[in-house]
Amino acid sequence: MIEQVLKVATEKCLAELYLSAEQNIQFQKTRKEFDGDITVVVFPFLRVSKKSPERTAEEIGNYLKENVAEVADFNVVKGFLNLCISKTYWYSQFKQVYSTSNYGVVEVADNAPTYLIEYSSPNTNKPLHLGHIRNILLGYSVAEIIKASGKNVKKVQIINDRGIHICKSMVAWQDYGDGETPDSSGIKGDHLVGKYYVEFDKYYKNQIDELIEKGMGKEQAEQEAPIFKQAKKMLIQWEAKDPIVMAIWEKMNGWVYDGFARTYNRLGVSFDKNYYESDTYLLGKKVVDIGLEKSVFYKKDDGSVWIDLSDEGLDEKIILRADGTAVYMTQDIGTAIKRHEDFNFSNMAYTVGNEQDYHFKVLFLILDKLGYDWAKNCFHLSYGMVDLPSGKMKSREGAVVDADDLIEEMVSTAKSIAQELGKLEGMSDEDANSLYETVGMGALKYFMLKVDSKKRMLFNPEESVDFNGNTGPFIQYTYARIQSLRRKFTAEVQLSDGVAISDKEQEIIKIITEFPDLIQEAAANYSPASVANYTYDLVKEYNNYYQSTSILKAETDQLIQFRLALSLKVGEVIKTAMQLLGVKVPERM
RNA sequence: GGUCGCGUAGCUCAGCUGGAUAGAGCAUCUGCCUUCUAAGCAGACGGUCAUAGGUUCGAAUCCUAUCGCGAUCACCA
Repeated sequence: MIEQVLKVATEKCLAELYLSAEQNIQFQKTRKEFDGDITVVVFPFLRVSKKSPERTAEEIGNYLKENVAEVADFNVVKGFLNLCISKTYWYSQFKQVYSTSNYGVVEVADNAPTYLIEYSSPNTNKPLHLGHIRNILLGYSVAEIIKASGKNVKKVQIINDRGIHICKSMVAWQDYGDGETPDSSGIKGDHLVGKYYVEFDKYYKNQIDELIEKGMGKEQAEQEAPIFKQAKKMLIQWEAKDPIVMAIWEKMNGWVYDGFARTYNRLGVSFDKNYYESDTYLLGKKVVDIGLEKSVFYKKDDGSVWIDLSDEGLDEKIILRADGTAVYMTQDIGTAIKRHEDFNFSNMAYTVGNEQDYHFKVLFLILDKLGYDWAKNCFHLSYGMVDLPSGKMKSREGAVVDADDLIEEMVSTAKSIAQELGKLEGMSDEDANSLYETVGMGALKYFMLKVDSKKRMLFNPEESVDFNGNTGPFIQYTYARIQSLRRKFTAEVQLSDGVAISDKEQEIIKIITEFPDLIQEAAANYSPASVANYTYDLVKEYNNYYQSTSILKAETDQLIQFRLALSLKVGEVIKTAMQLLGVKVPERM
């Protein structure tokens, strides 16, 4: 790339003019307000040049102009040396880019390292909600970005399918459900099970109130409520593999999985392997023995097992209860090791909310202490909570935004806006419906992904259904418009040499040229937000260009062809970028 | 209390390993549809980058302290 050429030349220049051995010379994009393409800040060189900033910049500029073919001209503003790169260079860049297919995406080689990405990981007692949507979209797009940078990616989730919470739904369904099923009620499976989870809570509260009225203390009442005791009994029966309980458990979880599958499908995401906590909750116990052997863990008098992390500035952490049962941490250790046995991954990322930052810090540390060398390649893809205008989301208080409801709302909003604008006349119902889906989902996905993942974000269900500005539909719209070029100008685009390019066109070429770097960079810091904001910049620039020029104006054939080719290439990059984010782009809107 | 994260325009957010006059969108106001799709474009208005110090040629960015918000520090998951 040009920067490498400039770097070498500048180093040579400094050596010749000032006898300096400067190595780390930084280049940056020239700001829009100034002439030029690439800027060198000369302040750091004053020490060796012993001249004014202007003089120094002038001297370096002259040297580069004379010795580097690509440098057409330069100008100096205070200590900033702005280099103008020749149009010939940009044109040749474009020709190179134009001949590349699947632009910016690296093929996955057979021996590519495996990256395991965990995301979603729901409980089976209630449907997915807004928080899951952020998780799922983040995890999925990170997987796509890493895959595009040439890694072998495997997507997994761990489903929390056991424990007291699912027993609550089961008890409520058994006692009050009257045999209701998704088929008989028409309710989506996960919502049906969620309904009985809420029912349980209702009956539970009533029973607590009754007991308190009879003079029982609150805490005791919570323990003594018959329906709660029933749930606890069911959990014990489940652990003993009681056939009746297992049958209900399997049936109700099956409903939930059907429901989740429909939501995942609509979001366009998938998994290579599911892990179930009912399989993994006993894992990790054997690790306890290994840890004790290596003296990483120690046993207290009551029989419980601990690890002391106070040397690392953390606390003591329990690994095994005195009664010999595993805790969350133990399971996670066991599951991580199991996954490494299954996939032999080089890296693993967990997409989990930032309230578990501490947990993962400890987890990775323990794995490291146990001697697993891959522990240092484990990454917690941490993300902030999604707030609603009404305040924090609390599942108990019913203020959650249900994932399916939200998706439906986005799609129906897309529909009403499209109809209001009269965009879709002459389109079949089937095509129109699929477009509403694409646009509505595009709005939702882009909205969630453009915000830096580690930040807390605000989601306003009404205002966020926005189709103007920095949004998915705006980008989709630009792509669709570019596609109409392809339809209207059917002639083959044959690029020839010597086409003059305008400054605007040059701007777009510059952005396109950066795209492969962007994928690598985004993959390195797990950031869909950078892809999203970049895409918006490109689209904005294109719209700018589009407004300032007209391909239909009579110009030389060559120029028309070049502009057409440029547009199509912009479209391709937009499409690639949106694919990384998991957003579909429509052919027309 | 310890630890971690955040604080940028009225609102929602960008701002890369320190660089030039801190940027978008929404909202408000003004123009623009015989030239590829106006889900658009151009322009105006709007800022003491939480506060106070420090580091240096130069700080929204790095360091320290303070304030505010949040998370976490469970034999819960």
